[in-house]
Amino acid sequence: MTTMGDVARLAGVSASTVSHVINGTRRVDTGTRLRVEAAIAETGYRRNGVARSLAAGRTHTVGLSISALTNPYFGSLVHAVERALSEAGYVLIVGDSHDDAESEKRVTDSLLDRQVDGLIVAPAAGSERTTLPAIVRTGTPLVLIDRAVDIDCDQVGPENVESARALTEHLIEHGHRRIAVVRGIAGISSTVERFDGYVAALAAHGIPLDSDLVIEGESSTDVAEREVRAAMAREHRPTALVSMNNAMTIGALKALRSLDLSIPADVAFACYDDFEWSDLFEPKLTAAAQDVETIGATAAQLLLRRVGAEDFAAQRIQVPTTFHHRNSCGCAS
Amino acid sequence: MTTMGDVARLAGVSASTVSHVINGTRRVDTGTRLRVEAAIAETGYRRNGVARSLAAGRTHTVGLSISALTNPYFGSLVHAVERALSEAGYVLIVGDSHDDAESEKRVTDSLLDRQVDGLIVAPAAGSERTTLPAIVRTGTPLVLIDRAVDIDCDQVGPENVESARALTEHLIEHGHRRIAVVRGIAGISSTVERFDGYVAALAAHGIPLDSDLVIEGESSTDVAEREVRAAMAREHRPTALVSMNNAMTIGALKALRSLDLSIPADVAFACYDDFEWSDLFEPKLTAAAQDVETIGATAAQLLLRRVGAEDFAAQRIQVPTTFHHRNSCGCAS
DNA sequence: GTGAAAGCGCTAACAT
DNA sequence: ATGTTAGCGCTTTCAC
Repeated sequence: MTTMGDVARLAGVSASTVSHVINGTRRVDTGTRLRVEAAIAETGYRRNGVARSLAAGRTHTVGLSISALTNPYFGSLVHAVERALSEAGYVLIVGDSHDDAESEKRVTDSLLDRQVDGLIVAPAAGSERTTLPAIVRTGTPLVLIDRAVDIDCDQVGPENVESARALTEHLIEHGHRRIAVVRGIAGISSTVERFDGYVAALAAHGIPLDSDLVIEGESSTDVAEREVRAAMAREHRPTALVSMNNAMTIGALKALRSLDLSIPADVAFACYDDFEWSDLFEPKLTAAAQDVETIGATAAQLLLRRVGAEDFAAQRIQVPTTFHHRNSCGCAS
Repeated sequence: MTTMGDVARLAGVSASTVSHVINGTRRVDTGTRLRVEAAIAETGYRRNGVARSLAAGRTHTVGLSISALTNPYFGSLVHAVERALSEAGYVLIVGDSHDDAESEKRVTDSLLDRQVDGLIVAPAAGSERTTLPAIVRTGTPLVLIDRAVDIDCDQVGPENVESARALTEHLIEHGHRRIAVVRGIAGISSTVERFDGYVAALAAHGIPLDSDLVIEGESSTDVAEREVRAAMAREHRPTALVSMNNAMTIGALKALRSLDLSIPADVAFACYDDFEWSDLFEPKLTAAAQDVETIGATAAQLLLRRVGAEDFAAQRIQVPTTFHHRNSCGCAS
């Protein structure tokens, strides 16, 4: 393996000079630079980022702890973050917490050990008890993504309340009064806020909240399917359904299909989270789409800003969703 | 920031001893160990992975260059790789090449600079000309994933020929003779091999290859949609369609829908690559599903093996797909 | 415009 | 069982 010293010797200069031509950190005589560049080319020298990081005290590396990489939604998020970071010359180290506080702690510890310059975390449930405080204690710049947590740091996520309210209200406007909601996993902000939106819409229209219509899908497709099937099998069943995240939607649709209920004739349907196949489905799905690209890019920017200079007030950014009026709600094509 | 020296001083031992208790690299008297551990707890010491890597000559880090993270298929792949690696105490650094040889080069260069212990690459088209040879030259362990390339290194991907043949043949068995194929992007092994499978099926049944039935989707949903629509608008249109990857399938389905053609009555349909929503679609999609988990895990294992000890013969592993007989092909429920 | 030299925080061979 | 010491390959003051 060839080092900077080898290059220096070959070019007849000091290692210091080689370092400066590589990094452009000070004026170097053109002739000298050329000799150094020639030596680099000849030796096939490649700088050692680890040594560089140790000496410079920065790694140009950002860690991302994601709660479930198998969720296509998070795939796009990682993509957006990665793009913004790489444009700024940073690389991304990812860890998957499997939505479990304990493995999340392991993931972020390992990231911190590796001296990441900053951390982006999609918090798992329970994260605020151990993981997050531990990170804050290290002083490493931190941005939370996707889910809000009651802690003082930058946070970026989708708008929830108003979006869920709009979905629900849209169903109400179609004349529905018995609207069931399929909630995601308990204990996280998005579930709570989206449910709040649902409740607000009912309240605004004088419809009492009926606990029989609140379906706990626990953010598992299978659970959602089972519970929706149960709810739809009961007498006096709901005439409409709002699903609060993509896993819930898949579960709900499976249930409706297995019951041979047609959408929107038997039950109208609207969902939070959009799919690539939303207008392939029959009927096309009415959905509130998150702007994942913006969420990811914003998180990266917030973080980078903090990595550069310290101390801003923490920001909470809610990225608006886009309401796609399609047909599952009962609207005509 | 507290270093090992600080801990050592506090515990009244040498840095060397601290290192050994942390890494368990040699016997340490219980009393001493306890004092060191207390000092670690008291100072909140956290080891510096960068310094550690520099001194030890290994980073316990693996780089992954993926061609398009937005593709849900790759999201699962990253997930599988990440899991296998983290179980072995490695972390994953991801870069997205956007399926472009040039940015792939940048990504892998940056990974190599960071002294990754190994590299997993889902090669972009053209990768074999620049990127791959450059990696091989460094001697860094390398595993190719997803697509095969004519180069001597470990490779893991899905089985293509036989799977595509089976899909096509299944359509033939349903009585179809005019079967169109929607191909992915040119110049990569999976496109070639899957097409070979299609051709083989036709040949085996004495059906001549008709170039009018070969649709170039270029791995872009939009292109696929446009081209399929054009093909279906022509007179004497195909009675069946095989789609060769998930993006092609979405494009093809959009085209059929916009033409108001019903599946399988007007055209029978089968696709390579499965979806989470395959049996939500009406009719349920007949598909050959890749075993992404196995592909990812295998790649990680192959790499780790090579990181440990050197020099095995390169292996090429093809992971079989699973044929899901559903209804879009014309089979009954 | 260039070089010498002092670390960055750790590991590991060598002593004791 | 523990300490000493010499690096790992680079950045960066400081001096010329």
